[in-house]
Amino acid sequence: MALLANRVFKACEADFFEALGDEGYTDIRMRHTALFEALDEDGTRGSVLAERLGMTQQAMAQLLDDTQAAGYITRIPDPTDRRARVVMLTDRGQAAVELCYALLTRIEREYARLLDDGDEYSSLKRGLTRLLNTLASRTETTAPAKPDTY
Amino acid sequence: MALLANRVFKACEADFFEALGDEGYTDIRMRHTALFEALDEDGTRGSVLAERLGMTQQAMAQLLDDTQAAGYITRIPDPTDRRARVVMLTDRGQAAVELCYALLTRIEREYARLLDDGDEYSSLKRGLTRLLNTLASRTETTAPAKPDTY
DNA sequence: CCTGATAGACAGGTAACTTGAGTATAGCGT
DNA sequence: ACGCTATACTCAAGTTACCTGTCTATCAGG
Repeated sequence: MALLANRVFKACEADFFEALGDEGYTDIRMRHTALFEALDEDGTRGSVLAERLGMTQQAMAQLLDDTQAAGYITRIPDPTDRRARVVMLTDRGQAAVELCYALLTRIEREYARLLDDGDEYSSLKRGLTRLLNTLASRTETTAPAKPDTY
Repeated sequence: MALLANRVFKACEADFFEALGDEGYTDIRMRHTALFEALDEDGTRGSVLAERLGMTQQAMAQLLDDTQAAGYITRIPDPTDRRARVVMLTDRGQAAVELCYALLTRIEREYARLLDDGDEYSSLKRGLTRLLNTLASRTETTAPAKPDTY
């Protein structure tokens, strides 16, 4: 099952990159999408983002450096804590986020169409979400993962 | 959806590693499992394996080197073609394959149990398989992916 | 104000790939 | 039988997306 899920992910990833390339974005990867999804409107700290995406602060710092260099985000000093900076989307970043959503929605719709127009697809999605939530609450009883838009 | 699938994969991967570690195998990764699954009983060429797993010959050669160094496979010259070698499982490899199957089956059963004892899980699996097959046959009309045991 | 926690920076390492280029062998058309 | 192209594999180097370990600056509690 896990390998199946991985292959589906890879297939979708490939489609996504292709679509992004067609739109002229060659510097966005899946991880940027995950990052975009984790950002708050009013600025988010690197350490918070790292925790949300389940990676180390260092890996997140690298991802943020990369994303900043590409012009999608800026990091401004946190007025409430001089150690910290908060991540904000630039206009370019905002546009990219919207494009990513649009493309992923399109891909998702295509997949749903391939799978008999919807029903099976949405139950597939529900199943994955439920499985994840259950797995997450196996050990620790944290807040359940919000149903993923993508 | 893709991100969901990826998270499910990662979760399962983590469970699998943990179980393998408990059994004393610290040198097996998910890719070895995929490799094990792709092997024929009577020996398989690297190029064939690379194609089956959708990677380059070079990446497969590296994976095979690694797996051979760990003692799970041997490569013997192909008597029918002096350019080629064929990959065979060692006894240790055979044992590892069987353990992997057993552990993945156990994990799968646990997941199925978490998801209301079966029905939802198997429909999830069917959905993923169907989606993959449909995606694969979008462009080229090749043989459909066999339903994945894991 | 000292102490320990936290935010982040800097350096180096690893896994699992990739592309590019090269060698040995196979097998086909002429 | 000979040359040409395709195939099986190898070697070298680069990339992505992480990791651990160590460091400094800052914050917050007793």
